[in-house]
Amino acid sequence: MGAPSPSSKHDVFQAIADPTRRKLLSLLGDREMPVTAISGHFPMSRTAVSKHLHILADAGLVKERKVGRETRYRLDPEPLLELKRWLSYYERFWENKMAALKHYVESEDSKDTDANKTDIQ
Amino acid sequence: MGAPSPSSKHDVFQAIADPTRRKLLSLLGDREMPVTAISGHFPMSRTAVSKHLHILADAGLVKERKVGRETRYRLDPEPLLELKRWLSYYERFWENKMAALKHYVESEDSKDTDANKTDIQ
DNA sequence: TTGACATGAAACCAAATGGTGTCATATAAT
DNA sequence: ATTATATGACACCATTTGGTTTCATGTCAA
Repeated sequence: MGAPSPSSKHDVFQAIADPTRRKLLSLLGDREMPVTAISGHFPMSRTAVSKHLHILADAGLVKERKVGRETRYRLDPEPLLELKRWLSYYERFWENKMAALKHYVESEDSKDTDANKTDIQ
Repeated sequence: MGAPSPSSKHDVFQAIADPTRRKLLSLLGDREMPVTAISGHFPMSRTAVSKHLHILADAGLVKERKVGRETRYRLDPEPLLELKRWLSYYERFWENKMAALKHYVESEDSKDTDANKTDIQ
């Protein structure tokens, strides 16, 4: 029953690039919703919203479920883990930056002690 | 000293959407590099790489520094904090999902104890 | 000063993106 | 049976995107 294969031509990074799609995600986090109800929250056509939903589904960020004549969508946060993993790689960098900044601030008194080395900007 | 105002027309989400730009970020994390050296790592023209660098700079993800006739770029991870903050909002969702999954797995023996409530897909 | 190098800027192009409106179809309600 | 609702599938369009090549300019080296 596991996901057959991603095969998506849309990745998470591209999926969340659009502000409308990010808003969709936050909307669908709380509750499952059918397309028409969803599109009521956006200043664009239902068709446009539907296309965004398909892109999100393609990236695995939402799941769809047919209920009678409507298709209900809801958030699947799982692919965000990839983003989290990607981001975590950069944590050491901003930790470094914070450390450099801290060092800079703390050496306020001894200003001219090879300050250029810190290389903040 | 603080950034006067972003005024960037490119936000972080859009900046990291492109795989080339993500590769650029990882390349510039380690060391500051001039454009030509950078573009040697990519199967496209120097001009194309330069445009990607401008987009990253516009999003605040890289800083440029003129040194003689060359422009050196390096990573500035700071804007990634916005991404981290955005992501953190969704942590509760995948924690929920994991909890549901855990509950599902643990109730393997007592299978028919209102299983539908968990709503796993 | 003459030439080589590093880069940015501009003009251009194909494809992707984000929208629109119309139509067909499946389901629900009268 | 007929009508209304919910949606997907299309065809279409303007703008953005990601790439190209060419040219101008500033800097370093001989």
